[in-house]
Amino acid sequence: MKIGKLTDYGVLVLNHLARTGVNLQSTEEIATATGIPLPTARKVMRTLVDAGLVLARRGAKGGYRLGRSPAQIPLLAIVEAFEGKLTLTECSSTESDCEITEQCSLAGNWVGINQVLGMVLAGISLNDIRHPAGLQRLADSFKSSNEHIHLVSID
Amino acid sequence: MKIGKLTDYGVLVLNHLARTGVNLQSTEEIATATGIPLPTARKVMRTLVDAGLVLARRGAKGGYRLGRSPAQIPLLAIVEAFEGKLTLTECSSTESDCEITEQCSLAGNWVGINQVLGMVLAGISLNDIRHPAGLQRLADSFKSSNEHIHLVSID
DNA sequence: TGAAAGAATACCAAATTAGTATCCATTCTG
DNA sequence: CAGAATGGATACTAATTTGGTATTCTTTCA
Ligand code: SF4
Ligand code: SF4
Repeated sequence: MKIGKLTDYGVLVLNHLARTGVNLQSTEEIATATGIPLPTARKVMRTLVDAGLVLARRGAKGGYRLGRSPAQIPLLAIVEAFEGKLTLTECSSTESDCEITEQCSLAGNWVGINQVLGMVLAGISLNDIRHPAGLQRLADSFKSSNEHIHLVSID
Repeated sequence: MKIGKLTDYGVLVLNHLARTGVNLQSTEEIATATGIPLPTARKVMRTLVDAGLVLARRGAKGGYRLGRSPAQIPLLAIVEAFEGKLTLTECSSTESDCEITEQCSLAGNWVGINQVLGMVLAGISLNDIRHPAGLQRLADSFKSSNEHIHLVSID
């Protein structure tokens, strides 16, 4: 129930790019600004570009910049860029790495939970991550909707 | 962004105990019923007992049964029993395993996200896991509250 | 008192992840 | 056009975590 360090680094980088705006940032600039070791930073950038979250310009005077506004980058996209589709368990449809999938009575019951988790992460934007104040209000809004949740839970 | 297999096994066991009710189940019964290898099942039971989620009776004719009603066992409790307090990143207050915590500008910004995630998992009970129908309604309720979330996100 | 359980500890093997190094392809600049 | 500055791609290694197993002790019932 953690995100990988690379994912975390990804957020770090996106945060930096959000600050620097349209000015292209080289891998080295990013590495020193964030504290991420240079070779690792390369790998991170690769992933972010592949996911379309940042744009790259190659050649001399090249570098990276955000692909969209920070408000339009959901945490879900960042996580899934680094770790693949969000699934808490192994029994994710086709590729069932789980040995006991056959025997398991609640193999399919996780899809709903994955969906809920996904919606939550989709509702958190890079901006929310950067501005703790907004996050606090987000947390509060959930607290109130918790009553709703418990109503739904049947016994 | 996955739960460990042991955690998953924990849910499996709890599900089984929810079915068998007050009848004490031995480790071997649990292992065969769930498909979990016997030695591993022992470890799982240990964790569940330590967390207070199941009660153990030792000696001959001993075994395990649920400690509380399935509706009162939140997924959050199960996860935290196996994986410790829910934190997406390493910078969890005191024990900062992260090398660049000093330099990191958003080290503290994750607490809010962890809280939100925790609330969500706290709102999902063992019953919700066992009954997919209820889960679907849960997902729907979130979909509607998503508007609210986006309103909060500032740009 | 002995058999049937769970408790505790320690250990090993496998998988995943983080991190590094190296070489190639592109673009700007003069 | 040449060369320097950059990102792209690939492959490898090391560290950590996780899953899984074995062994021995303690408790309880019949
Ligand atoms: S099949 Fe059952 S045991 Fe295997 S991963 Fe899915 S839920 Fe967990
Ligand atoms: S300190 Fe910054 S980099 Fe280190 S774990 Fe926390 S968020 Fe990630």
